[in-house]
Amino acid sequence: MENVFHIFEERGFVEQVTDRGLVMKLLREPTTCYIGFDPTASSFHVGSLLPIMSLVHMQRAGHRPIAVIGGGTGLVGDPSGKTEMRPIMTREKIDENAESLKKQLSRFIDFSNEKAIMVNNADWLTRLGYIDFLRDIGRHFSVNRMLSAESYRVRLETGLNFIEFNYMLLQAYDFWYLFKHYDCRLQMGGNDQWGNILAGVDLTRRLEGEAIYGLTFPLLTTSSGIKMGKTHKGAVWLDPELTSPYEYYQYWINQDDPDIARFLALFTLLPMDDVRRLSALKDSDIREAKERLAYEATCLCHGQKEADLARKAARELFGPDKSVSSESIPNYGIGKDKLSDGLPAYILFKKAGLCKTRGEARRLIAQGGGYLNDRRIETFDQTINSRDFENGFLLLRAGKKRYVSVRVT
RNA sequence: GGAGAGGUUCCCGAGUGGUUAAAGGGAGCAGACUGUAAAUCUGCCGGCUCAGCCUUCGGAGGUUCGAAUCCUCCCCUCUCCA
Repeated sequence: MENVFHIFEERGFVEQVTDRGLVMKLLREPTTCYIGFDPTASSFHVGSLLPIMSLVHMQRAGHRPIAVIGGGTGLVGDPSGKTEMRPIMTREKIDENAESLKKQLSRFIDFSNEKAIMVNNADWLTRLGYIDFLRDIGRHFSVNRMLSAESYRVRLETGLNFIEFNYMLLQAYDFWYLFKHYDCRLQMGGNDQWGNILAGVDLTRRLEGEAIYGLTFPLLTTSSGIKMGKTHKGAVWLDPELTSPYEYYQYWINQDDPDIARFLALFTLLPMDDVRRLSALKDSDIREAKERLAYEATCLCHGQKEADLARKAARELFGPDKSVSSESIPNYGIGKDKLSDGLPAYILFKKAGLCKTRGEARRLIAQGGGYLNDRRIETFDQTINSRDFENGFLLLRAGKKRYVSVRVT
């Protein structure tokens, strides 16, 4: 089998490695690796997809991934990449989140028969005694060196408190602990984790005289320099309850041209030959690549059935022979009684979730961005009543691409 | 603990008694152009029962016809000193 490290390099997963040659050698044999995940929400969002995909590749290559839920470290708050302290979470909330994160992860990797493991670092971190920890672990850390780490240097400007300063030690301890108990020899993570990963490598060498390794992923920003995974509605979640498969598909198909090649490699499992072919498409042919990206990504996250539906809806709504009959787009049900007297358009837009406030809906329509069954709505308070429904539903559109179908219930 | 600086609308950041729902930038939204792309141009960008009204400038009081702007107390952050 091909060395997963080559796959990582070829697909653009690698930002830094502690030792390229040794890591490659390590990955020739089945290896245990780990990535830490924040339990701050009950769902992953697109920002976590890159690490998740890396675990997928690891497992496919016969390695054993460990997903570490940062229940213990979550109680502390990682200062890396943050300008402010993170809210501290309760134990109950973290456990609850961990449970649903595992479920979500199961879509991507197989946890059966310990082919992958999920652990919560609260299990060992919360048991630590302060004095013992200082004496056994703390003495291996040079404050001078810690301060020179990028993640702390930034925070030195804005302020860093002691609890956050300790985060590095805890994550280093995690790595050592996983090495000790699971023979885990590779930690991966976003590039903002580089310092923390190195700390674990160092600690383990000092404590055990053993070499373990680290690899970081590039921090993904879109080509416009913005952090990935945000839309006007907020984060793009992997949970279909929070972000429907249709919206998820739309998120991917709307990516900027220059990002497509990179994303095909990172977020799909298409063979690189296909990726290269799709990436070579120019101008409006890029749409084919975008559609493929959206389809494959939705498939991985929500399954083929949902991906088919999302693609069908997209083709209907945006294709050359536009139709308005699609069923898999977001929909909103409205009572018959509400319609009998008619409803001002802007109120319906708000109710259907296309606008956050009525004021926003007024503005949208006044500016010509409100459509009813694909015809522009002329005035914001235009009355909508049952006559506007065809076969029991009507199609609202905000701007060029946000659709909601409204059904009479 | 002492001395100083500061907390403004999603973010950064101006504003030091009325003309301020608050400059400017970023993000976001819409329109035009397009390929459900980018760039560009234009408009919008606190809420509402929207030509009017209501609520905002760390919190609570106070001065004033009128406060984000002045006073008092409190909370929080940063810098320097211990």
